[in-house]
Amino acid sequence: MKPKLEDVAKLANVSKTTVSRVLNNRGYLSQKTIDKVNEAMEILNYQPNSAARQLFQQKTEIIGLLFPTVANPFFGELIQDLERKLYKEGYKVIIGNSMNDSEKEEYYLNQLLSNQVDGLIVGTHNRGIQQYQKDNLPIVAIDRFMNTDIPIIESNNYYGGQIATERLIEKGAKKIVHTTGPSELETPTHRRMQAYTDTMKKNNLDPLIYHLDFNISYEEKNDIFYRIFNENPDLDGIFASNDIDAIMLMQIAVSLNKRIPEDIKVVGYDGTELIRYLYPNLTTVVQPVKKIADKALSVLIQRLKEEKTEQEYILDVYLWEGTSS
Amino acid sequence: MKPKLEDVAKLANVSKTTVSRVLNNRGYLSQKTIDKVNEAMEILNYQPNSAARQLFQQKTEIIGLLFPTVANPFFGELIQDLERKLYKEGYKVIIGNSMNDSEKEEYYLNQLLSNQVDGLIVGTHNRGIQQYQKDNLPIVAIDRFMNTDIPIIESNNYYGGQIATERLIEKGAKKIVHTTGPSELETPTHRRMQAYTDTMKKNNLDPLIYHLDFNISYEEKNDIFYRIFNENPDLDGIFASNDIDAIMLMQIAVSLNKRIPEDIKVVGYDGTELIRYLYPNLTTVVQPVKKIADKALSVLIQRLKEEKTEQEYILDVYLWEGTSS
DNA sequence: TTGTAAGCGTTATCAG
DNA sequence: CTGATAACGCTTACAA
Repeated sequence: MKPKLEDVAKLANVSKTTVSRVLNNRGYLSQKTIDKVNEAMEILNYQPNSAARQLFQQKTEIIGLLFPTVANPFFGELIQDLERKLYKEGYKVIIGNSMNDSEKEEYYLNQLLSNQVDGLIVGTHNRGIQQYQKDNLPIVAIDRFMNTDIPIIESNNYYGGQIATERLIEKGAKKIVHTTGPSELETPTHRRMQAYTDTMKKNNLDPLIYHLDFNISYEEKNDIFYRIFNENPDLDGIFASNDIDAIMLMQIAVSLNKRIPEDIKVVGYDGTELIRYLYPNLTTVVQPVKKIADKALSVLIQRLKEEKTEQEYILDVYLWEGTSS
Repeated sequence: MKPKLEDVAKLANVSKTTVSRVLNNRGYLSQKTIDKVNEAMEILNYQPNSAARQLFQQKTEIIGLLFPTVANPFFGELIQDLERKLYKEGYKVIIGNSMNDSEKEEYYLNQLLSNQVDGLIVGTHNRGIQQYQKDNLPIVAIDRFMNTDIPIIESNNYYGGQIATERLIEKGAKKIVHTTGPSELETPTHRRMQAYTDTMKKNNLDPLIYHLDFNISYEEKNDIFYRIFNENPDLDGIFASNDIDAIMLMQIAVSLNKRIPEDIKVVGYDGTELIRYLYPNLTTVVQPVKKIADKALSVLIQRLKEEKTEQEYILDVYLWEGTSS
């Protein structure tokens, strides 16, 4: 059906080898032959079969990206940036959104590791991943703790949690709630939570933490957030583990006739470009998305070249000072 | 390096054929052989080589997704949903974010059409795509006009533009600005723009349109938006072609001490779940993201099965009535 | 400067 | 129930 090298060769009256040479600009070729072959390719609308190429070359020029979701602006911007940079380096990306579903994560891992990708950038907390790195497929982890020798790029989560909590306390909040991910998982949010707890205690305040499942709907989340206000009528501070949650909580606070920041002070986390333009008033801890992407890419490329890399890279965060606290 | 079928075969003292059979559950096999082979696979940590499989089977189980960006919530949610549904059908996705850069689009098309994908869902307005469908690779377009026989899934853009404009007029706005994409490109926003223009004229109002390039930064966009206010001090209505722009414009309006909706009424477009939770007050035209994804998928699957499909599918939109107008 | 032939790792056919 | 062999489409030694 689809034309192959051989068809081009026949039409141009040359051998497959010659066509291949033209295709890849390799070896000596007369201009006449080159033109002839190119013409034949044009006519047949020839596209090389990449499976065949991959089989021979043992590489795909594809990098797998494994993240929980693409719909959250933090991951959205990160993935966007990674894709752009990988494109510039000649790679395409295959994306798996695990939604923190470990079955799905495992499926993707198995698929992607079947020689489908030349490397992997993971932003999920998959444990099963450990068994695979033996095959020395280059892998880089973003913002996820995994006790293997996979290099990790992360922002300073403890410091982020600390400045967020301190900000609220400085501004006079006493009853401060922290919302975060599920407690069972080893995610970077744990360090933020730890920093929150430490900072609260240091200031003789009681930590109050709400754990939310990752993959609940906006609607369910909304319900839980309402409950937080109901259960804590004297609430005057919120440190949310991401900006979406922070803003949703603010919306609810406003609908309950609370004033921000007078009655309730809020700090979010992530500080994506999108949110900084949509909600410039939100005080939030800004993660350096572009730098994270840069670093992940450069480390991955080092690994692809079989160069040695560090085990951990920690990038700075800073506080975007809005008026929400 | 990596173990292959042959290595497993040797270790298990059987032929490659047998191993392949075990791998694919095909044909009659004694339990003893099955166990033996599985054990050998375990030991070697064997992963089948997908390039070889693809070469033989002539398919990849990969669908290409070609969209302008993943960082905008509309595309983010759409892509998220497509990925989830495709995963359920056994497909992986390869993503290209063209950023409306036609060179990049073409590169991706060439790559993806080299037998790298079994099908394509495009949300970019690529013209070059026309030449390819000859190879009858199944393609579905989302919300993009392309005068070929590629099936198109879109929401009712004209109606959306109409109800948005009517809303503003009903609420008393007279000097209404519409922001939209570049004028050269044939995008769905054109129909919204056309509806805006028609509706304005029908009400004896002057249309006033600002065209914005797709791939400008938030910063540049912000500057342009400020200019809109400077150039139109008597502005009292805004119909933005997406919610991000609508909200950015609202932020600026507020910073200029305009009240919303008293001084300026605003209507956005897209109505993603994210925005409806973050900015429930924004009046906006809601596109049925999930239905679009559903339809795109089912049409693509029909095409994959070589079944006939309609040429165009138009889905309903509705107005989310916030307090911004 | 061009061509022949072997091989990449898998699967299907056909024979036993 | 199991095995030898050809084929998928391409690239690269090696030969001419």
